[in-house]
Amino acid sequence: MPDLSASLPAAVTRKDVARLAGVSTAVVSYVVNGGPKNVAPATQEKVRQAIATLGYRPNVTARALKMGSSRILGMVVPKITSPFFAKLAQAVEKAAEDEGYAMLLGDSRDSLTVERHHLSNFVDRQVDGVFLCSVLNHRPEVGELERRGIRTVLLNFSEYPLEIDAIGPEFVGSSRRAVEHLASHGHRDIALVQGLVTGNTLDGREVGWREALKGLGASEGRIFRCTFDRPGGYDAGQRFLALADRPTAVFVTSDEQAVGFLKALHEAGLRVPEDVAVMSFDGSEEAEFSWPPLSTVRQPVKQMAEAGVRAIIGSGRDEAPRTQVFDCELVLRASCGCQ
Amino acid sequence: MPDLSASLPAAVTRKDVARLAGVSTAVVSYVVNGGPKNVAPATQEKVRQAIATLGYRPNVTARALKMGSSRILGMVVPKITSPFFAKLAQAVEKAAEDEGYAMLLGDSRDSLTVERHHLSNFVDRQVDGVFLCSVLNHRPEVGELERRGIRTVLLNFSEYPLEIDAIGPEFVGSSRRAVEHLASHGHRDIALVQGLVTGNTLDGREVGWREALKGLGASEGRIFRCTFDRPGGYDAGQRFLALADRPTAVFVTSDEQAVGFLKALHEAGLRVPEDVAVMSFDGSEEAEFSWPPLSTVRQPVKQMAEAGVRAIIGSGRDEAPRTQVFDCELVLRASCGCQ
DNA sequence: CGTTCTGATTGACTCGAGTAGATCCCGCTG
DNA sequence: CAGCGGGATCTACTCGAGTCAATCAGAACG
Repeated sequence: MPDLSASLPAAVTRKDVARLAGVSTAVVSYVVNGGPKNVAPATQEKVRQAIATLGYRPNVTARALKMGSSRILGMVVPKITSPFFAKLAQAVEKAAEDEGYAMLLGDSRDSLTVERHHLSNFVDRQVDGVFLCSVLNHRPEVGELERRGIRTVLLNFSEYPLEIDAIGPEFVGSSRRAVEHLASHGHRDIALVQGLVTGNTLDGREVGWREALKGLGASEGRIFRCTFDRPGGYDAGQRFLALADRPTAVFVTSDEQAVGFLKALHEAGLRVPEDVAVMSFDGSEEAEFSWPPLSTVRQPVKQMAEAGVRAIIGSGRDEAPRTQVFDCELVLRASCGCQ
Repeated sequence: MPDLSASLPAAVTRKDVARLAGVSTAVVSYVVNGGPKNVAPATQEKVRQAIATLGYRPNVTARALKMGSSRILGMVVPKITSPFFAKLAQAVEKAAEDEGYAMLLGDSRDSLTVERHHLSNFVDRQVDGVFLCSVLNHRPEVGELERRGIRTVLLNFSEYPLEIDAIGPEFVGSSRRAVEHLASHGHRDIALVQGLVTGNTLDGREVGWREALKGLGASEGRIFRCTFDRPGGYDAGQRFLALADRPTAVFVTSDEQAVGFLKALHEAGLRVPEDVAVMSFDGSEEAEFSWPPLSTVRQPVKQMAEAGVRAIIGSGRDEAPRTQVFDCELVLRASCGCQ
């Protein structure tokens, strides 16, 4: 049927519906929200009819003002172009959507200043909760959020318990298992390509790698520190190649970095896994389609996102924040020597 | 200095500020917004002081209700995990942020139903504008948005002028140049890996490819249709490999697909570019770090995002919508035979 | 037939900020 | 000194929806 409504922003309000249905505005609300008072079936029908003919849609802004809840969640990521954070953002958005929430995305572009800006902006916009993937790997500054009573969940963090909710993979143990797997292929000199973390704590992946080496009785491994992205991994690869006595295997703290690292190896004509075996962390699609396909530690992104949404919208105001740690799965492909 | 404010959501309102400053609420508004009426310098100072001591932040929701503008833009992408859309989303978010707007992200996960859901949701949330990367490649259903006066910009679309704003790369000419470049390396049998488009129009990349082949007087090329992602490209690669008389070069409609295609070639032991030369479209970081590095058509993402924001917030209500087409740049790397 | 009870409905106030229109105060002019 | 102009300020209404207290209509009962 042809659309006959006006071309200007036709603002159909509760009042219009009430008038057409011949009831008061309160009744319209009761029908729309199914409460808090009952409405006689016949009246309900009249109201529904009016809503349908007018094409009434409640004004979410007005509701938000009245209820003090915007039904919007905010998410801050260091870089949405990182395959892992993209996957995480997708999962969070889906989980939020399933609960009727929309998601504001803030990309901090690896800058703490921008991260702070986004958080402060989210406060102003009265989001109901925030997912924070901080550029810091220690407790970020979320005082303002807490003060306003905005439930905040730290994602990709699980190092130690904090006074706020945190969700992350089991960094230490998963990394240890990854390194041990490399060792199972006969490697003893296993290096670490470690992303730079701006914080005073040790990254769990580094801890796991150390533990594994110690457990193997292997010599102390070498570390290549670089940024958490493809160019960083490439740069680490260059430094790796410059070594006279190269390690035979490498554990890389993210798929992205591993892809850059692989590029450096390819350029030098080294074969993977024959000359250098590689394992990485995250489990993004990127790892599956690199060459050779990367063995990696897969984070249960979907579960983490759902747990995050639950922590924000499903928990009472006074419920104590907690840190939830998720087990990861070793995905074995060609780069470590499997297959 | 220590924070002494209450731990409960301290809702400091305009009223509190007015009381402390000893003025009316209207004056507070005038000071905060710099108008529409003047306030005596001395009074301004008092108000500013009160705002500072109370830590007052205007309630954006209330303002949105009154003004009918949320200062939020919505963006819908088919898949945020696609490197190209991630880059685009990042650029749009940045451009929006620079203008004081926040961005709601909706991931439609390649589903038209979900896309519609997001759009309808954005309408309810009274966003001030929408960026739409539709899963359709023809005019999507944005009637509702238009009816509510929400300015909408179609991104990644430039095939033909529409009654709504559209922004996209110069698909046809850029693709023609890419294919001609492959030809310049001596190739005559150049295949196309074409993403599936749900619409009745021809994809500009396909048109450009055809034009180039015709211009070269080459025989009609072969087409491998597949989904617009890595697995799709891989699948196309499998079909390509099954051919008895394989083309010597391939033009792929996205970096993502090209990465999947490369994987198939690698598995079969074919060398790139010696056995098969490859060029793709988009210009994401993914292309730079694949092996071999992919020659690609780089879209000017930043400029397109900025133009998009301008189209939404900088244009008058009655300004006629227009299609803006952006020139792309050929980035030549190893996969085509350069270097 | 009057009273009481109960469920349906309504009027009116609220959320917090924008702003028009009314008011106030001061200094200047005739 | 009355009258006027004009800037500063305040009062009060508005945006659209949620919901409580009050009201109303009708049924049930004595």
